[in-house]
Amino acid sequence: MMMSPAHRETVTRPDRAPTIMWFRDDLRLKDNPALCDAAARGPVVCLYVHDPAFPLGGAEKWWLHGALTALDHDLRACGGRLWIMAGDPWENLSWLVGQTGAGAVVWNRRYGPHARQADADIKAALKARGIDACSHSGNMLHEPWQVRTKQGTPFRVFTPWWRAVQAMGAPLPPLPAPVRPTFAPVPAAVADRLVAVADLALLPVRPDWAGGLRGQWQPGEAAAHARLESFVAEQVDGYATQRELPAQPATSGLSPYLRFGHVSPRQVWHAVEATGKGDQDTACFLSEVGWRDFAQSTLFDFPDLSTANLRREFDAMPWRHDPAALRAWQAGKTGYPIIDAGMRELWHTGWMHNRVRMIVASFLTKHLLIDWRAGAAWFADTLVDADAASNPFNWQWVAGCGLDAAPYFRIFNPVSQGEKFDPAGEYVRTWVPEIARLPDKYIHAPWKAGSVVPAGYPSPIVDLAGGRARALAAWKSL
DNA sequence: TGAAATGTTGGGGCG
DNA sequence: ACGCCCCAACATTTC
Repeated sequence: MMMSPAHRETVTRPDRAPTIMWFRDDLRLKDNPALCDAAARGPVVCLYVHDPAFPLGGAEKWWLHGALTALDHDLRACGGRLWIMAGDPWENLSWLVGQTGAGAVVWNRRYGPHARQADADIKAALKARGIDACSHSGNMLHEPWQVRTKQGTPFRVFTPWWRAVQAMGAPLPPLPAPVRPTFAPVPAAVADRLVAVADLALLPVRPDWAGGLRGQWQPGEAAAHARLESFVAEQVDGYATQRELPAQPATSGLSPYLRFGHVSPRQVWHAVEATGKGDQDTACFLSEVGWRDFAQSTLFDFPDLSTANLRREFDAMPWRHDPAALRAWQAGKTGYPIIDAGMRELWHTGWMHNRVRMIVASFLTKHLLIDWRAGAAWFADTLVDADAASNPFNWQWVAGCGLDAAPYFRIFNPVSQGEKFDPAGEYVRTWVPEIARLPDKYIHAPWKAGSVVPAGYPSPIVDLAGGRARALAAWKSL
């Protein structure tokens, strides 16, 4: 008796050529268009390639260890596993295609110049070998080329770009995780070449500085959704006003989960919309998600975002070479409490409140007149949410050399910013305990307290008025 | 998604 | 009663 086509499809599935799902910055099972594509084609190989051409910061490495562990765990829960390899992606992929007889490789797109070039080369090389290669949209609300001005050019200013995005209506609804996917077996020759997460040596040893990160973060898709759901249920009310206060747990904390793709921006968008609130708080939060997409789009359209001033007149900025000042900033020993609190929060937890990021970035690029790229490099090494687009984009925004940037002369005064956004000194006292006993009136300006200032807390490394005047003079010279 | 300098106004103390 | 000064409070301009 002949089997029906549908029945034959079902029983022959495991014999079909597998599809390689190449995970990169999309370490999730839900709302993963490439993974859904792979699962719909037949047996799946879930692959991660640790690629030395994309060096990670220390905090990112720590996160990635947990992220890969979680993804492998989630895959094993549905009968699969994560195949981890190290080295050049094309070398590994081409070898793996040969070993598994894979008929296709699929992935979700990246938007940085190096990543796009690598992906385009691999796609061409696969197709030249008769292997199907398919890229998907999984990491943005809309692809960069879908949001254009009437002239078809990239937007250069956030607000009209965001209006255009909103006029497009809802982004695609999130996909569920693949239902009962089949997984390709691991050939013996491949098993010998796969590595364990631990073999990637992502965790710090001697010293193990990651205690603060472990205390604060749980990488992985499950933790991402737990955080998203509790934020939407309990914290989004009041977000518009409370988010500016670093002592309040008012922000979403989703940035590293978005960075590694444990959750997609489209999932975030729909989770917020599903509340039906549509008020100022949800609009404010969604616009922050919008800034993330705008940074990705800017990187797509201006590929040298991370290395070159988008406003080229800043090429003549007389940045100072001052390693001692840079080290003091990095270590949180500038003598300005709000700066030092932020830099220590960063070092300890791999994260810093956004308001404080702006203040410390303004201080570095203006009062210290140090190149924003030095600040971006430090953030890239220490942030768990370090993002190839958002990090340089935000530095250029603060430094004034971005497209839609804050004007250079907008110089944050770390004392008045501290008094405005941490009025009771709660944030400073958490991260700069040696001055915790100072009264509120001196908590943001300890040098005014005279002999009461605890020994060991540094005097200000730069005079605010003098640093400000120097920055303005440098900017006027452009 | 500033800060500081400068300008203006108006109430109150005081000769 | 009046003018004058002082200065806080607010507004505008400049960087």
